[in-house]
Amino acid sequence: MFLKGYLPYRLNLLAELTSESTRQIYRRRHGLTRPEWRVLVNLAESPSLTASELCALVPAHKTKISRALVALERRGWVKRESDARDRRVSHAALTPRGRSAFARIRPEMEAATEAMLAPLGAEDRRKIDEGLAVLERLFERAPPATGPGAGNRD
Amino acid sequence: MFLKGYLPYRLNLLAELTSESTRQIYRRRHGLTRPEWRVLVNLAESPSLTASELCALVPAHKTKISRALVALERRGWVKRESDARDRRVSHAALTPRGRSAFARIRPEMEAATEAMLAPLGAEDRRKIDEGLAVLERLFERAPPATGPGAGNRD
DNA sequence: GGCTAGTAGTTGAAAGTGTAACTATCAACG
DNA sequence: CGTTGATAGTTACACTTTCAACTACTAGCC
Repeated sequence: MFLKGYLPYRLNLLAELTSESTRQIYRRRHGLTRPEWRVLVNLAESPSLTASELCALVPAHKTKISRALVALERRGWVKRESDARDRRVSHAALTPRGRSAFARIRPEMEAATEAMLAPLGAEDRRKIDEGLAVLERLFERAPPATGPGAGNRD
Repeated sequence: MFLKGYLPYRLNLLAELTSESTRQIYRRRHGLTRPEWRVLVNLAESPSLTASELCALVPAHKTKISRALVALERRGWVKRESDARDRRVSHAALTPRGRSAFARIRPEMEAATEAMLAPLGAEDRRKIDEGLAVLERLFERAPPATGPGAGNRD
């Protein structure tokens, strides 16, 4: 079978399988889309970020980031303030409610991931990490001409 | 950073990066969606398949399969015949045109994948395969309660 | 036969995504 | 200043995906 050994197929399938249980958490339990969840994570790790910075960090296309920020702002989890020097940019930061939401969701996500990997021993985990690290290095070296919609270029 | 070491995130990101160049081929060059492409591949490897069988093989939710089959049929690449014994099921098969389309696209896909992996030596490739194989075994053992929308259950 | 329950596949509406404009702003150069 | 070209972010529209019915059919049971 052609597809079975085909790397992009294998990765897509495994990505879906491993994301399934965690997706239930941010989606069903907390009503977040994946871009919203990722924006939340990144904002939790920074005092504030611009949309462009989020584009690079998430990574995601700027329309996804824009819509995720609108949704999180509407929910009261994010506050934006426009930059004093450059009024095109605005800085997004989590509100206290956003911060506490993240503190609530994050452990659920980690628990779900750990539950999924529970059957694996240290050696298996090392193999997974090593394999993925090879690919990650590959894409660092050969910088994505245009990432997965990661760019901000038009 | 929380996300950086987070397995579903890493897999999703790598899946997107590795799929980027091949996606251009089936999408831009040949006007196929991903489900259409996968249905095409699976039909190319079987004399005929029902929608349910495709759901399990692709794997994908039955609405994706249904729509992919409609599109491929409209394009003249797939022919469907309803089963004589059970008139709910119909058997899809590639037409000669579908077969030759696949024969045209497949090598392009393989070349793009190989080009992407070109910088990697045998040892690195083995590591990737080993890591992914660990995960694949994990999900074989713990069969996806409901796959990535793979099911046909309602 | 005629219920009932279940399966194969399709359809419709809502949500999410991708692409391409578009607005607003800045910076550089005349 | 004011024009030109770039950048930050939003909006509009078409397309894809998801979810929940829905149709058509089969099978078991009385």
